[in-house]
Amino acid sequence: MRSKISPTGQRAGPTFTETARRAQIMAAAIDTIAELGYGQASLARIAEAAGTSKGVIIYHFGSRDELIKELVADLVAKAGAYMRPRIEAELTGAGMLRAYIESNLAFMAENRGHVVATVEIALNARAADGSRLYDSAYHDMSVAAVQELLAHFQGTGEFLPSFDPLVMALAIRAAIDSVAPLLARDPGLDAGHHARELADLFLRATSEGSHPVARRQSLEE
Amino acid sequence: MRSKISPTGQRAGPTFTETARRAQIMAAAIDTIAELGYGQASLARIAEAAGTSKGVIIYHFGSRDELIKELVADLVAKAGAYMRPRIEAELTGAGMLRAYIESNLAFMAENRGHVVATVEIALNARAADGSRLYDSAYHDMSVAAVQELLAHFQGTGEFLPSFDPLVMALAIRAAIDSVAPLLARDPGLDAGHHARELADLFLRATSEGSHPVARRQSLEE
Amino acid sequence: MRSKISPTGQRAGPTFTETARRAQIMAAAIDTIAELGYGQASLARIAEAAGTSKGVIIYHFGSRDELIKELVADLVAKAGAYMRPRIEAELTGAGMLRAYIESNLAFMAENRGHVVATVEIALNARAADGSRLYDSAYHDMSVAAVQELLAHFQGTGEFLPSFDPLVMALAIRAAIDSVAPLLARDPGLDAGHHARELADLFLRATSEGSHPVARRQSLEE
Amino acid sequence: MRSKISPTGQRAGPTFTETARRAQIMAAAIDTIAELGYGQASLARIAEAAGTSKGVIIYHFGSRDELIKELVADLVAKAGAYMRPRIEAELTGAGMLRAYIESNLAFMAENRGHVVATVEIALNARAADGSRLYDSAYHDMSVAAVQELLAHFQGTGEFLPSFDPLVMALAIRAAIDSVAPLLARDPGLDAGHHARELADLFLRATSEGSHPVARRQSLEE
DNA sequence: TATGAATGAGGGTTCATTCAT
DNA sequence: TATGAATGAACCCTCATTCAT
Repeated sequence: MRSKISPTGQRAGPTFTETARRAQIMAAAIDTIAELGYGQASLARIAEAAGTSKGVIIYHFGSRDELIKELVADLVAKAGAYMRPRIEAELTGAGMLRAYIESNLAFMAENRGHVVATVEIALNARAADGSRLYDSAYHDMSVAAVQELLAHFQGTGEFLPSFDPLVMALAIRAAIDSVAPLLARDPGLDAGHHARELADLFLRATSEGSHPVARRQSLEE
Repeated sequence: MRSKISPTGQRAGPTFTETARRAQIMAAAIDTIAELGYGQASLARIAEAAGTSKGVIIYHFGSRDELIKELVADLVAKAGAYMRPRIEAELTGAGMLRAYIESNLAFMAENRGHVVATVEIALNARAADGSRLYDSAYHDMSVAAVQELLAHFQGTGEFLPSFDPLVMALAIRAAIDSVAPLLARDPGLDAGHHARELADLFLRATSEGSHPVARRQSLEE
Repeated sequence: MRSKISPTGQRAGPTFTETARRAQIMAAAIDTIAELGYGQASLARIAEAAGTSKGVIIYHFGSRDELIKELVADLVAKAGAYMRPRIEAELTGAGMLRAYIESNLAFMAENRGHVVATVEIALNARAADGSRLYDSAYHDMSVAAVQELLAHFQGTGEFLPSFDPLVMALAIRAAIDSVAPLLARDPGLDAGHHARELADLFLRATSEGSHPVARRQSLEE
Repeated sequence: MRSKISPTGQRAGPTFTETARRAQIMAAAIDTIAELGYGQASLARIAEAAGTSKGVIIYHFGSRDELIKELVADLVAKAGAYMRPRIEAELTGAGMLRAYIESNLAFMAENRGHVVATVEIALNARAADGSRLYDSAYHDMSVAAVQELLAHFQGTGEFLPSFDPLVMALAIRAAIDSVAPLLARDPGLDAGHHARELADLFLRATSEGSHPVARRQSLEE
């Protein structure tokens, strides 16, 4: 299938054509899933979008599930690489939370298709027994991270002690995730505005109302 | 197929057995979709859960899509009947928003399976061209209602004038809708606690922080 | 799929058409496997031979493997019903061994296709891990039965004590089983002659040579 | 493809690496077929076992069928080279028959994998029209040889005149061939014991019972 | 000499739906 | 009113083989 260790012991990394084909197929898969949904994105349709045949996809990825898995892993890696430095550049809880929300939406705006497709996958991909495939991974990675951030700055006193950080984290993630379908439907949506509004919203919800957190310059400006 | 006008002119409403069969099938469909997801809930599996055959379902509902449609319509009607009086009993914006959130989650907790199934449907059901089937209807009905509520009480001065009521409404709906999968996964989830936390959250986000809105008694107490 | 207990509690045995279709499909499968071999007998080819479609076969049997299983079970049952009374009618070891061999070959001659197909299946059907599917069952049922017969009459002194009953039983079964492909290839083969020769052979091999066992009248005469 | 006459007129026999590669691939094919069966031994699996790719196999053998053919031819040659001198060293019919059976099983024990694989092939390999590929050749080569041996010593009076030499030859071959799967399943099987038992069996079946043929020393001792 | 890439047919299975009863 | 039977398309995947490099 893919790159194996050759019997001669030479390192056999992925070929150039291999890499190109894989990228091409993944792009086609992203477009197809984003447009038609997870269930309708059959190998045949993806192959058609990629201008190849089902066999080629199987050849390069081994199975449909593997292709899906790589789509998710790729996005997770990219999103982390984009968001992490922007968040870690902040020092205050308010700054980090705003950076989290705004960088997340900025990333989504720049990777609409991929994000939409991944949300589709996360919501729909199921194992044979009906259990969601990318659910716990998603929760651990995303919700828990936000929850920890919130709890930490509750401890420092910057955030209100009264709210449940889990519920708050779930609400933040839900608000962010729900933007993906909006982006898919309405290409003209102002993601920057949406991001600032959400950041304001959740900063009001987490901090003392008496000294509102000044809105920093937009991340992208 | 279903109830027709008989040739003698008597209106022949649905028989008792007809109604019972339909309810039985809808219950089975709800369970199957809630447990296995929209994509895995084939007619065969629903029929098995209902203890009948695929043919019976087609006979009573005409098609799979029609069955799905009735599932959604039924839930929408029930949810409206449950929530509307509780919201309209309130006079203030804060009261209505809290009533909206808490009654919605209370309804969800009381109708877990049906709600989970309907969210599954809303997220997954697609027309032949790939467009979401229950999406715009859902948006119009739910998000717009909240948006109007928010805008109204921005006009009266009770809510902050600074936030975008559409973004806020979307965040509120997203936070509520995201509870459905949680209920599906964790039957022991404390919906009351979750509801109060969400209501507090969004009241802080919409109102002046200096005089926080006192939490009323729980709706169900 | 097949006959279930109906929800009204009525016994729901297989329908007439059900039984007929199943028999028709099984006959087509037997012909196809006997002629083309196990590996070449795809559902499509079997369906073509039966004058139907793959879907019908899956509908009636659930899977290809299940169809195969029923083919084997059917033959085993029929063979047992044919051979058992003929063997049990005998009192001596020599008589029983001769009856075993001759009735087995007589049955094979009367059920050529089914026998050939079943031998094909037994030799070729494999589980996912490569292990033979009908192997142990075959051994237990057939070889062990002969082995016990031999050992029993070694104990009574009728058979020579010197031979290993397991090796002898394996040789007898091998000699019998190898006739199936001959029957398939050469429709004119004289099964009666072959049977008598084999019975003579193994009676000489198991008994004292000094008083040869008189050949009884042919079973079918 | 393989060795050609070079344009300079020098005969260009198979290279050393060529021979080695072929041997390596054939060994992998033998292992794979012996373990998984003929039908499951796809080029991909053989290539994996050999540590190469499908393309290499096709390159060296031209086609899968050709590889199979060479596997069979190789075994037939080796078996003949092993058995022929041992049989021809004998002078009596009894000696030759015993040598045939015992040397055959000795060879099988020493070449388990190859023998198991070849039996698999002989039973399963089919032409496009469904006819067995290695069947008639096998029959001619093996059964006929035994049959002639038996008939010859019936003529000299050493063997009983009463049995049909064809049926006897078929039984002998069947008894021998059936050992291959046993060897595959049970690596600890005592081939020497099995061989002596079978030789005794068929000598009793072919000769006068009154003066049993003394068992010679085992061939391998 | 060897490889990775691609092909296209065919494999078994699931599915929503139709139809005769 | 309900059922069992059948259909035909689509599903994912495996396969032997070809081809350019």
